[in-house]
Amino acid sequence: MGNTTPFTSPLPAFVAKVSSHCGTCNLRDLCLPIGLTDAELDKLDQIVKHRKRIPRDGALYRMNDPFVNLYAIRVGHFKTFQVNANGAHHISGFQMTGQLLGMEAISAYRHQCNAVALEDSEVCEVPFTDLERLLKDVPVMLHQFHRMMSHEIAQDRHAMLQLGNLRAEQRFAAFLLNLSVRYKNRGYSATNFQLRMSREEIANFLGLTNETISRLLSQFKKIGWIKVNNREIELLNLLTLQTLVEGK
Amino acid sequence: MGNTTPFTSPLPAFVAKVSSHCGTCNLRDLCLPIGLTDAELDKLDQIVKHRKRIPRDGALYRMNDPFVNLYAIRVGHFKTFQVNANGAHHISGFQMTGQLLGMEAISAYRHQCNAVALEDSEVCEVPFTDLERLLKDVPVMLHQFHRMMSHEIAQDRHAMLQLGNLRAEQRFAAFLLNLSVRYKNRGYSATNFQLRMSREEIANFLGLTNETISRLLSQFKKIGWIKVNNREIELLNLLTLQTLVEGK
DNA sequence: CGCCCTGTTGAAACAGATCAACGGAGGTGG
DNA sequence: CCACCTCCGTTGATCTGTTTCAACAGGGCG
Repeated sequence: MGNTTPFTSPLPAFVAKVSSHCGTCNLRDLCLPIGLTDAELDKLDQIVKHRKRIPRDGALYRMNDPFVNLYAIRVGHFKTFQVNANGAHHISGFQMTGQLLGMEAISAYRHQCNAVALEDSEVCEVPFTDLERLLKDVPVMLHQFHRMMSHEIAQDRHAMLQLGNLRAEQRFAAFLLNLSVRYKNRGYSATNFQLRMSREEIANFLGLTNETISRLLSQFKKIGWIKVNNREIELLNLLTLQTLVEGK
Repeated sequence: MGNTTPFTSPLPAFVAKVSSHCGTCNLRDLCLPIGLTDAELDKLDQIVKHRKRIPRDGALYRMNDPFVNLYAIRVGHFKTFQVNANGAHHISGFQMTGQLLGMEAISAYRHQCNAVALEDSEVCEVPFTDLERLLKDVPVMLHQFHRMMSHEIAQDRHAMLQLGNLRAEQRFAAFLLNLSVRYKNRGYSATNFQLRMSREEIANFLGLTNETISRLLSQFKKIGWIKVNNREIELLNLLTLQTLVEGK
């Protein structure tokens, strides 16, 4: 996933800390580094009034909900998943602080998936019509927004590549490395972190079964590539994992 | 794929015919139905000057090419694919008339995949900086553009769902139905069409092998769900195929 | 304490990959 | 125009990774 990403992700800027200002939302943080005036930043603050708390297992939105807001994650983790005709559901991604949720809904004016909190979380509501109005007056913000949507597309393509090409152990290694990069980008450890999702959820996301994930964790642990304790993970050898993902 | 899509795709409008005007590009077609003034349409024409012909197997762009243009397909079919460290490549999608190529590159200012023509094709170059400048002056066009990017995201998610969840025969049925819907949206037959790609390419896209695709074609033909003659396909029972995709 | 949910591990079954052989279509050159 | 070649597609036999089924362990919580 975010392994060899040769490009500057728009996300790091997104999570830059703003200490001085009462910034209501990390959307503001995104926009700070791109040279906005105070007036423009204030406008941004004005449209992003609501903070919303979502408890663990709570739904931020559901499939087919009418599309009104985008949501920027302030704290916590989410999963997005789709439910098909026979009730089976598939997790399309795990989102963390600084990510923008709901972009898939702009097209059809309805949400195309469910977004559920993996832990007690908090988001900023961004009314999309207001945002679009604001964007057209601030070209640099408009551009940044396009980059974020584009980044989402690029990410999804990368995930598809892995679902289609890799064997179970490679997928799982890629999954761990992806989390690693994302935590690193957010200023956390790249090697020690907690899985916020169950084995079952990981398996579902990767198109595998929870048994397979469990076996892989045991196997990786035995080989000495990782330490595992419940959901506590330590990656002992990022390079080897990377090699596994890339190698045939 | 586009099976139960309960939403209005932004694409049909895209391919609406414009008979009266010398519209240089189908991008203009997209924008006609959304109530633009002649002046605004002219502006659009101005930024979309170049038509470009791409021969069969020719590359429209390659991974890591600097991002300058988006490309709207006028005629023909393309595939987009990524190449990983060990040289393996994975097809992330097949594109046809009216689709916009290159949106994955906005984020990192470089193309994240290769786009290659499956047959002699023609595209319109849309310089992105010009487009963005134009968009900010025409809110309705801006909105339409956001819908297109969003649609791309929604599509990719749907494809991921299928890669992760479905068995081989279901994936392949979904693939056929997806083509069916897309041709129908473009005013062609939903049941008779030509596969523009090889078995190998289909297999690669679906995360299977060409042998499996071949077997599935034979099997579907034997059951009486389809007729096949080389790349000529006739879907004899859309509903059954749909049931297969949905059914467990 | 006992229940339920999550995670682990083993053994058997199966879907799809791999290996291999062959047929046919289309293009090229004699 | 035919012979040849190559690429693409088909089909069969075998092999393997992953799923499925099943049993059990541990932790959290009422």
